[in-house]
Amino acid sequence: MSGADISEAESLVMQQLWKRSPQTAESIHDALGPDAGWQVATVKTLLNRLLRKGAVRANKDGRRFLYEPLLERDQWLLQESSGLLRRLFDGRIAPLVAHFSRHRRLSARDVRDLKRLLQEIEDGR
Amino acid sequence: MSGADISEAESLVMQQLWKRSPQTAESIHDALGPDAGWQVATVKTLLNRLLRKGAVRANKDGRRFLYEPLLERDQWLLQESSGLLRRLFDGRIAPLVAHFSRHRRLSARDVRDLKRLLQEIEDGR
DNA sequence: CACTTTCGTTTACACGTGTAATCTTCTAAT
DNA sequence: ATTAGAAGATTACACGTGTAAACGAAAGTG
Repeated sequence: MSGADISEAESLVMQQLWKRSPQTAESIHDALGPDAGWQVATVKTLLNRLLRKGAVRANKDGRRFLYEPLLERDQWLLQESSGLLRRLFDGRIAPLVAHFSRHRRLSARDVRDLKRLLQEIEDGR
Repeated sequence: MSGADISEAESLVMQQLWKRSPQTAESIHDALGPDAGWQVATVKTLLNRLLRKGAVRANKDGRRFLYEPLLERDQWLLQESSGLLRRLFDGRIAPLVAHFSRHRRLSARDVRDLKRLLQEIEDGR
């Protein structure tokens, strides 16, 4: 549940929790690595905001907190992507694919994957 | 061109300009209708921000300005959607479709459209 | 010409976000 | 017990965004 949505930076933290949980702020920071370029303090801020938004839960473990996701990854994916489809493509998915195709953004692999997918759907999923 | 990206509200103004251009602030406001619930002043603010971002151009027509898009709709669509794909689905499109399928978000029409599309691609477009 | 209407320009202001630093409070070690 | 180090909590702060209102200039009206 939890209706409020999550910012870009917050979602990077969630990604780590979805990969592995529960985790401490420290370990999330490490998992993000220097690629993110964040201080631990930043990760903590984000975690607190996620707490307020009800997207994660924290359990005290000694002196530390262990965080785990409440918001489900699948739900988030769906929210984000159907939001985009609604805003840009009239809520439908085919126009998106068509757009990519028209702009040569579909690789051979994409096409292959899509074909297989449709086949599976046809076969009753 | 113009790298800076456009906010949600700004994009609604752009949508109108992409539909019809050039247009005055006033006519954009009317076209948006009460659905948007914006004052004309708000539309003007957004237009000015779009100007600063280089997404639109304005030509004086008597006492008014006529605005027209510089940023192309196709480019914007591509930016937005490949951004999302990158952030959520490893940059590939098939996983997005798969996700929708798994969550029963593909209508019969979607499936039909996708199949036709793939057929067209196969036939060398 | 003075006044009103109409545009555009400038200024406003709260809220979310990115990105921490600092303060506070425990716990652990000497 | 005192003190240092670690973890969380509080505070900060600039920038973008949504959403205008206020101000100023120009043009039309009487």
